[in-house]
Amino acid sequence: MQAVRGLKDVLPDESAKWQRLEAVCRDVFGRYGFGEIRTPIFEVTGLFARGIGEATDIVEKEMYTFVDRNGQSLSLRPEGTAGVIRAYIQNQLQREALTRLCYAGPMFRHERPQAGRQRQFHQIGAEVLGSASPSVDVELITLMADLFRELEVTGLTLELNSIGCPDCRPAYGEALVAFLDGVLDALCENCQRRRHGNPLRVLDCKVPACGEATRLAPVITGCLCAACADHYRAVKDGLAAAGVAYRENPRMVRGLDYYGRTAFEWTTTALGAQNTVAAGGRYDRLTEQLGGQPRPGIGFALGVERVLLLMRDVVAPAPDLFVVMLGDAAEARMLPILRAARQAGVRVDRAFDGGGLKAQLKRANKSGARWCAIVGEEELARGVCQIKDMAGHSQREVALEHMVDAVRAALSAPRTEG
RNA sequence: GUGAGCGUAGCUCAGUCGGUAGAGCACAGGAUUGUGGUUCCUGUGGUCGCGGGUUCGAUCCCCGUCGCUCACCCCA
Repeated sequence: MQAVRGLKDVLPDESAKWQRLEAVCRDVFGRYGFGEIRTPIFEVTGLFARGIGEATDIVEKEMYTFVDRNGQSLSLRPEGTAGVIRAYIQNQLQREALTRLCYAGPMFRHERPQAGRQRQFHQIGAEVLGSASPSVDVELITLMADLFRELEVTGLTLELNSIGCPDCRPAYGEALVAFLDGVLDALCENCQRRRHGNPLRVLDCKVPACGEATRLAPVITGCLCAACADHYRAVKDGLAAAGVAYRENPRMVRGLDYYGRTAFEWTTTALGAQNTVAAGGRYDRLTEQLGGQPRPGIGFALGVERVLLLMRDVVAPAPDLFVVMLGDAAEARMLPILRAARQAGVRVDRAFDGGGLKAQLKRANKSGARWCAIVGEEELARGVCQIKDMAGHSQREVALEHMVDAVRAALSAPRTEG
């Protein structure tokens, strides 16, 4: 038996890193006033079709869709926003002027696994609903910058764009298609096909010839309506004021249909073909599309596995104390003390399968514990234990009833040099 | 979904021009009786991914399959 293709186990050695990422996110989200929302891992299929877009690859061929026992089509969530918005509407959260929600959890897409790409992957994301102010965009992007700063993830580029609104995008689309028709022969096969289905994608094609051919193509930011242009200007000014560096990328395209106006992407060159670490954008029409009252919104998601690849390793904490017990009588005497130590917050480990002093000390050494307590027959008879500094070799005798306090005191003392 | 490369001990890998395999690390035990880490010795551990074919004989060649990796595609 083995795990399903594209799904991975996270083992204890790695989960320390996961926990650090999650802890930093929790902390930063809290400082920015976000509350966590936990939505189900699957939803009615139609929710994603309506939210993400019928014609997107995600909905067309990447969802894990199944029919449940009463004939309803359900899908494992391929992204987080649709479910969050559904919950926002269903629970009447739009009564509040502004709602800030964050979430974390697994997402599912049936893609070919690759570096930084799995079939079950994890996202941590956030949504702000109820305000169309560009200041919200600025604050959300600033939050992300702080997140990466605290995670010590460097080398990222923030790419920024405005992809317009239903008022200005159609005109741009026409202008672009007209241009593409003029250079059609110079485009790769893929792009000739894309010219019809998804002309925007032609602009970020990786084939050099296509880049060359579309060098002079019209860009969206040149065709924005006044309102969108003002919004974009305000976002850029705000980011500059907040001290967040960005690079304008008028060719950036978002994959999901619901985005409009502000779009952004944090990219890296360290992850092979999967260069997007986090991305998001504004979606002012999504609540309506999903049957709720109109409320502007903006959100982002970061790919947990991708961020993890960029973080330095985190080592799981070793035990504070390893207790070596020789014989059943010693163990019986020590059990309440072990428990008391743990209740007092000390990380305690021990050997379970006996062995002599040497064997147990080997385990103590391997556990990485800083302190070791030895209780053999002699100590037991006198009601004491030897407390040994595993790095410094020194050892001293302590009465059993004072052991927990002695260990706690030792733990807060400066480390001796080995 | 398409293409390429790769699957040998828990891990990293070597190897056999076809005669059923080895190293390092890890793990276990030992080097005078109750003191770990370094060193030395010994030991456990592999249906050579799985299935089929060719062959006297396959881990090695061929086909299929599963998995991994990378790229395309797509995206976080």
